[in-house]
Amino acid sequence: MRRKITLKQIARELDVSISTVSKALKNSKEISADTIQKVQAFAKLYNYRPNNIALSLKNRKTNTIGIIIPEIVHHFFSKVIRGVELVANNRGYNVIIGLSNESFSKEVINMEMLANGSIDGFILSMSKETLLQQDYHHYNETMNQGMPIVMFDRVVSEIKCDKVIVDDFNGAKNAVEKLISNDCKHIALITTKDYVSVGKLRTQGYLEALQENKITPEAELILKMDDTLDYEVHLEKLEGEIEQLFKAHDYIDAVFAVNELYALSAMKVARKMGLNVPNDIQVIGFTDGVLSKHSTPSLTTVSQHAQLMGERAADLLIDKIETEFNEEEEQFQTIVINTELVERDSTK
Amino acid sequence: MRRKITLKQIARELDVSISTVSKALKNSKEISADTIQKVQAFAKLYNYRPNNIALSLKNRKTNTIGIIIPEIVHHFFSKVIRGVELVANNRGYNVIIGLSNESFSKEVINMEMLANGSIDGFILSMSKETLLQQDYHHYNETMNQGMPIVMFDRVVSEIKCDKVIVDDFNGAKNAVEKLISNDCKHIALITTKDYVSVGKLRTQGYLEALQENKITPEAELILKMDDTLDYEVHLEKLEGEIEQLFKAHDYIDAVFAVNELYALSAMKVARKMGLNVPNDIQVIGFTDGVLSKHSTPSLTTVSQHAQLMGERAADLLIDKIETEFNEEEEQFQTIVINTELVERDSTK
DNA sequence: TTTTAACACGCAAACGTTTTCGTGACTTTT
DNA sequence: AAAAGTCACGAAAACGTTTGCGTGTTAAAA
Repeated sequence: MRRKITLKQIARELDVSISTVSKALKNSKEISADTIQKVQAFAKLYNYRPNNIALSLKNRKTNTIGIIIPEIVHHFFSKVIRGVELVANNRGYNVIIGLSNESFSKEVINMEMLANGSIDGFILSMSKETLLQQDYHHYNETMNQGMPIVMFDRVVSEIKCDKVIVDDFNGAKNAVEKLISNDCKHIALITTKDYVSVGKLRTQGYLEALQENKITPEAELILKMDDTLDYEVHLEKLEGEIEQLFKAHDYIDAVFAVNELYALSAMKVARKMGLNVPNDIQVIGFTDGVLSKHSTPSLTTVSQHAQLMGERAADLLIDKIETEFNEEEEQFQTIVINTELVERDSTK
Repeated sequence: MRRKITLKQIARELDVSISTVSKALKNSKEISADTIQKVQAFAKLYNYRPNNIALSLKNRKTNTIGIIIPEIVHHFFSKVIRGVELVANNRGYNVIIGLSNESFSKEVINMEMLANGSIDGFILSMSKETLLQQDYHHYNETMNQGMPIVMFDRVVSEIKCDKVIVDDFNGAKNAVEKLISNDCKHIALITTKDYVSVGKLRTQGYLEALQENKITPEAELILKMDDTLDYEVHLEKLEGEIEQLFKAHDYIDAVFAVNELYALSAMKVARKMGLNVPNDIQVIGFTDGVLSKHSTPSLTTVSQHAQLMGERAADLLIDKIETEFNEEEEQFQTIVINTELVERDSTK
């Protein structure tokens, strides 16, 4: 149960100086072949590994990136993490996670915990509460201290940093166009309130698709859910509202939903009302989730390529970390990930 | 774009020594009220925060725990992480993740990356490959260097460390008993090959329940899947085998599956064959997953309380980290989490 | 007025590295 | 034999903290 061995201990044991040990381990030609051999043998025997913390302090670089997300029990976010971790590991970085749980204060606390030297940069997606309060001071303070930030998915134009987003607008537009080309005339939209940037963009894509096809959008076919509620409550309320929508407008022949749960709920309500999916009503969701694939019928979705987003975000961040900071010439990029329509059985 | 401010800079700016600044910030009574006021005002103005890395080095303590899991895009594991993160944060720790991707070598590499000073202890679940190879040297080496380990879910008795497991045996037994009390006489089992410890235990629970109820287990009703295959391939093969099973033994009136996907596949095949769930055949799965709740019919499951497992594991680890090491009197505990049968529509 | 005590602060070591520079002991050159 | 050069190594600083101890100054006690 001995502690990890250090240079100092090797030095004492072998009766040389710390510097000699350090150099010998690096095969420095300042050191004689004899000494090198001796030191390396000893180090191997005791399984010497340089202490990361000491290295971090010396180099002022931790080789660790922090990722802050609203929730981890969520396919989208866990896929993003997987992407981040993949790239990070390949490039010699560790990943440390913080969960904001959709709360502004937890987001701030988490960022402060990590910003004090623990990491070299952030990858994050904003919590709903932050989005709602529109208080971005913590991001700017962090960046002012030289800590780079890459935001993904839930972004906001007020913050100047690198971003990775999905093409929500065109993803939605393509999905709706698909429904239109499948002869749907009355396409309902189930979306979130507008403060969620992605919901807003998807709504715009929906509208654009309709207009380009000379279909007049009907306000009554658009259901805007308040998703700040508790999950369970939310679900029941959701189904009730969808049912009302369907009953009040029985000519609805398709639904486009901005997330998985909304789409599934729509299918569930339809089934309950005796409607056949996709014959009576077609459904498309916007998600990378696993439910879509295993639902009955399986759900046609707009895939967001979550893992790819994570990979790109990690590359962007690490590039920024490793590039020499060229003064005021700071340029931020926004990478847009294309969506992909995955056709399954909920559309014709 | 200034760097984070340090004690040294404050000291220089205020023309006092570094120690004075450090003490002043801690309200040491060695320092005059004047100086304290001056220093604290300055520190606040420049938003001084002690550098974590320097603290870690000095204290030989990082206040960070490492968690290594086989896969993150998985409800069970992400829930565990959530539990770990919750407790860790409350107790002032960060969480750093490593994904083994079910590979032995990635597990080893990840552990080595973190063991060199980056963290104070590990929480981990073994990869399938490690389980298969039965090579545990990296765990023992890590523990020999004074780094505590808590294992969860997939554990193995050969390794002496703290563990958090779910009561797989009784969870399975209760589920099968439920089926029996629902008048099922011919209960099939879909499980994994025995090298996965949890699969083995669940199989034993199944057998025990049958025997206690004077039902003779039929070897032919037990399907042991090789789950080392690729996901997609696996799924198709799985469905094929289940279909064969059902066709060869049309008297099967219930299925107990050791995970979510197996249970869902069973329901899917049943539906395809025109069997009604739960009237013709009842199904129970062993999972904390999200699919169960949203499948049609919704699936009765044995819940594993994944988040609770994470919380317990984190508490166990942090307790160990923070307790003074009392020599050779090291005691390891194993916490057993009780399962819970969540009844839904796939059983009567 | 001398001794003692309190006060307010600075020095230096330590955590574990890396790296620059210096230096003593040889060896080679002239 | 003196000058120059090579070799092999060590000392020390630096990264940013914390903290025990030493010390100079002033105020109180004798």
